[in-house]
Amino acid sequence: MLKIDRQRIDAAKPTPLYLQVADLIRDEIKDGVIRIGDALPSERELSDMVGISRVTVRKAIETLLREGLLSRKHGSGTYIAPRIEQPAALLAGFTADMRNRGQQPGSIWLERETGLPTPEEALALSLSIDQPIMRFARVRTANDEPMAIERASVPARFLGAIDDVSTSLYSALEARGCRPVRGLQRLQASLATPDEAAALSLPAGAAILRIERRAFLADGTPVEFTRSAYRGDRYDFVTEVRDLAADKRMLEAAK
Amino acid sequence: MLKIDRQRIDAAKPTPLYLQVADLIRDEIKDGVIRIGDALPSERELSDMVGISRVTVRKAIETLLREGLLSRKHGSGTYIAPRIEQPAALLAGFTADMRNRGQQPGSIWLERETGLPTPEEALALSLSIDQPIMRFARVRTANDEPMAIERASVPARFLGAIDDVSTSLYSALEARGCRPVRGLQRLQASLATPDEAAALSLPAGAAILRIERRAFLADGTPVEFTRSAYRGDRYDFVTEVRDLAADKRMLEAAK
DNA sequence: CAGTGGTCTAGACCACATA
DNA sequence: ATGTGGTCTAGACCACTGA
Repeated sequence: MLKIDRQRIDAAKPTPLYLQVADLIRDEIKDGVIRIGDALPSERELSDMVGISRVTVRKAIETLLREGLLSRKHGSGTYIAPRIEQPAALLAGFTADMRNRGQQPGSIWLERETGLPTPEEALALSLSIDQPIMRFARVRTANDEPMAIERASVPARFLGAIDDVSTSLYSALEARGCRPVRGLQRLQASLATPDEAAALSLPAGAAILRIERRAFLADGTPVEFTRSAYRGDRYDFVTEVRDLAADKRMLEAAK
Repeated sequence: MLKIDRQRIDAAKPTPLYLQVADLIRDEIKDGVIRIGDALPSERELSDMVGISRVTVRKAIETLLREGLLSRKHGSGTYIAPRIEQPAALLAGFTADMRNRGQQPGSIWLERETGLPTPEEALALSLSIDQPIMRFARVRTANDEPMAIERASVPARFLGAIDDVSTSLYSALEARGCRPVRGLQRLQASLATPDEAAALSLPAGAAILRIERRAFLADGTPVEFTRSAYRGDRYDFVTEVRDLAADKRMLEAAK
């Protein structure tokens, strides 16, 4: 049974009442006081318990609905939503991605060099043109079959010697404490160029999934800019999408 | 200046007042009666014009805010969608997605029917084969150019009449309180079939981005199963990815 | 300052679920 | 029949914006 600490509700605080109520309920859920599938007390009950109008209680509940924590059934009640499986879109390099799919990752090196950034790289990585970067171009294989062409650019200061990167770029970054925590990816369908077709053992004009990724440290510094061309017939990309709210709330709570 | 047709508001209709008001405002925006950057009449004015309480007018406006059509500025006013942000992977239908990209969404109907689920649909939507579903097949356009072919299947019980779905499936679902909060998408690059090429004004063998989506209510019930074929030359898909450890850290910080 | 959105209340009626 | 969520109202006060 849920027990709301009425003391924690304070109309004098600048935080709106409905958010205070939402926070209380969220905590009860997080601490396991009420479990998945359980019904919340009815809106009128909550309203009495907390000494707050039903309209306001409803607004609190609506906040949690949008976060996916609760679900309502007209005429029946309000319930704790089942826990959501998450591992959809993780920030993982090719190596970890293939292992997750039960395949054996590998590489064939095309290029490995240090140099100055192109304008595109400078823009993507927020660098000035005199800060050196390292470039890594490989054909990536899964179970020894070519799967993708990957061209990664990383500011040199995030890596030691250039041959620290043997198979996994992310392992090398992690070893230096520079593993990115967040990434933005852009996906696009296109056709294989003759060079790509040859490298991937595909006929000319085959379908290619292009993925462009920028990855960042927790403080927002760009660490990696990678353009990949995946075989359309062998690779699919799975992602989870949510109706906003949860992220916004977390940012508010964090500040 | 916006002029609300008070006649079109009818408390006797089964549609809630706040949705009727939202529809009116949405139409005024669509028809260009009020333009980007213009201020909406104040909530109190609207309330008087339409003869409806301010609370209800606010609820209508909140609906449009979530669709990204309006933006509010405390102390100043409510304005027509001044700018488009593209927060990474939101759960949005085609209509909202295109609006976010600053394009005008449209549809050409191919099919609209009620029927029994195929085995694939039954599996994707967790249905038994005797529960009717509705199917919606459309060519989706952006600024009147074909952008994608979309085939959506929704269990009939989540919708009323089949022609409740005029332009936006998600609006129709929201009106019935069945808007999904979470979705799983699978993306794959492939080539256009002759039929697809014709429907999308593409040459045969052009690049196609296939997106398959299942969307769920907060309690995990599947609501929508959609397969789309997007023009590879016109559409890209942007998504944000996070490291798991980073998520955990945010949860710690939040409590 | 006047006008705007932001929050809150107490009470009402309806539609739906469950027993 | 009872209890639940869904909608709606009229009026109030606060916080912010902008002239």
